[in-house]
Amino acid sequence: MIDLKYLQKNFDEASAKLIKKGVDELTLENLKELFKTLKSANATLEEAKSEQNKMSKLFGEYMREKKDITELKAKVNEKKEEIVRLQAIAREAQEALELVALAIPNFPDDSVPEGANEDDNIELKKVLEPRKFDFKPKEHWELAQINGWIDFERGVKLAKSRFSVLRGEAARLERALINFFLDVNREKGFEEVCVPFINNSTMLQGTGQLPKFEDDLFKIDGEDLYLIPTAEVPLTNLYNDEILTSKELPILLTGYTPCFRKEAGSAGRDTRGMIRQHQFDKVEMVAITTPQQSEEIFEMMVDNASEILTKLGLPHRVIELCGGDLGFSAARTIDLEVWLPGQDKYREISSISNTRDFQARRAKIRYKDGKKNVLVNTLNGSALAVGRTLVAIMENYQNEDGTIEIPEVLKNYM
RNA sequence: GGACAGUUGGGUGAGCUGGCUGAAACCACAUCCCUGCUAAGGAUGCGUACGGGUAACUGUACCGAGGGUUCGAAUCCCUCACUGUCCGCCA
Repeated sequence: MIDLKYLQKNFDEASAKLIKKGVDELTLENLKELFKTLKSANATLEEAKSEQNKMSKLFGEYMREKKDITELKAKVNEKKEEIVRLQAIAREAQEALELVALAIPNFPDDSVPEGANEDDNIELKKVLEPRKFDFKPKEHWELAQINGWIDFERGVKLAKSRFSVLRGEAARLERALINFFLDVNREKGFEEVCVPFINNSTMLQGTGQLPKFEDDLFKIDGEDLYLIPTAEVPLTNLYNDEILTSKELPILLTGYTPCFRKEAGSAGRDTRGMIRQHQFDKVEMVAITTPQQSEEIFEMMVDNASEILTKLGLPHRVIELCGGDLGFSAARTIDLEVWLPGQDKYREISSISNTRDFQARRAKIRYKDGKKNVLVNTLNGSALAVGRTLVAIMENYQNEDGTIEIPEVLKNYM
């Protein structure tokens, strides 16, 4: 949730920022009006209540002094009707505002480049030179077939399309990667946590998946529960509605979870292979920081994810997302894209975002700064997406006969 | 899933024969004082959210959530959620 007071006071500046992210000015104009309406509705309501409270307090006095209360009672009853009316108005204003406000994305940082979509993203650097093959590198699904690593058909049978089964060495490699990632993260100071893979709607709203992106989520029938689309949800919301002390910050968390996404709207994209699945494993980093710390921690998280790829010997590049490609909650995002020789392109394998206080405002995560309660900054990033790493290893470490080498650092984990 | 008990501020925990309780007390925390040496003593402050005010301060709401009764509810009633215990079931 954006800071509505800021929007109201610095409307032109705020709308300029949000336009960068593709929000039209009319929506913002509307939002500003709704906020104003709510404020005045609340003011009149509170005034009426104040009067009524004062009158009510008199009853105690009157009773003790044995005075006649019939007149007072009539007056209070009159006020009461007015309050009921004002209450309805205030509530309507509140609901109308929330409907719009919760659907407004975060402000991008000033440093975020202008741009409409991924074509306008900026490559910051490349790490590691892609290997030269003296044969035509295969795509991972061919390799999967040759090695018997991925059983796409039976995954579909068990669930539906976009589900798959890892077998044998691939299953072991998946597990090895998870352990390897968690270990590296822990060495960097992240506390390892193991969390529920199902969260309730309050938490999903806290991190921004709800209410706007409900279609992307798997919901548990008849319950107020959803399968998590990323560990960012449980990790960040670990501190939902809490007031932390400044001493505790920064809080660095890492956790492995499967992630469940409906992938609504990506029909036809990446249908082949396991680049885009309804269920995939991911090791996530989450940081809860003061506003002052968040920049430095952000850099650290990017470096960490990049280092992991480097340790695995996977060529990748670092991409700064432009305003138009930025996610809903993000103020700034850096993507890591790994080289896939079979596909002959770089593909996203990690996305590290600073949401500033956007999620904190929704999730009510604050810390005590002296006497004041201040919203924390929350950051999240993959380190890394496990399934895509597996794909990257398959394609980068393939031999001409389709067999696959295991990266050196993983040998202790297999 | 069934039965009973509970859910109060950062924590422990009173209040629950309805008004003077936004909430005692204790702990934690913050500032100051004393003392001097690492542990203790004293004073004051200290819930959250939103609004008004330069500020002191002040208004409204919140005692698990949502409804209801009442002029007035932490206190009474209803529904739901959660926690605990016993039973059932089970990794």
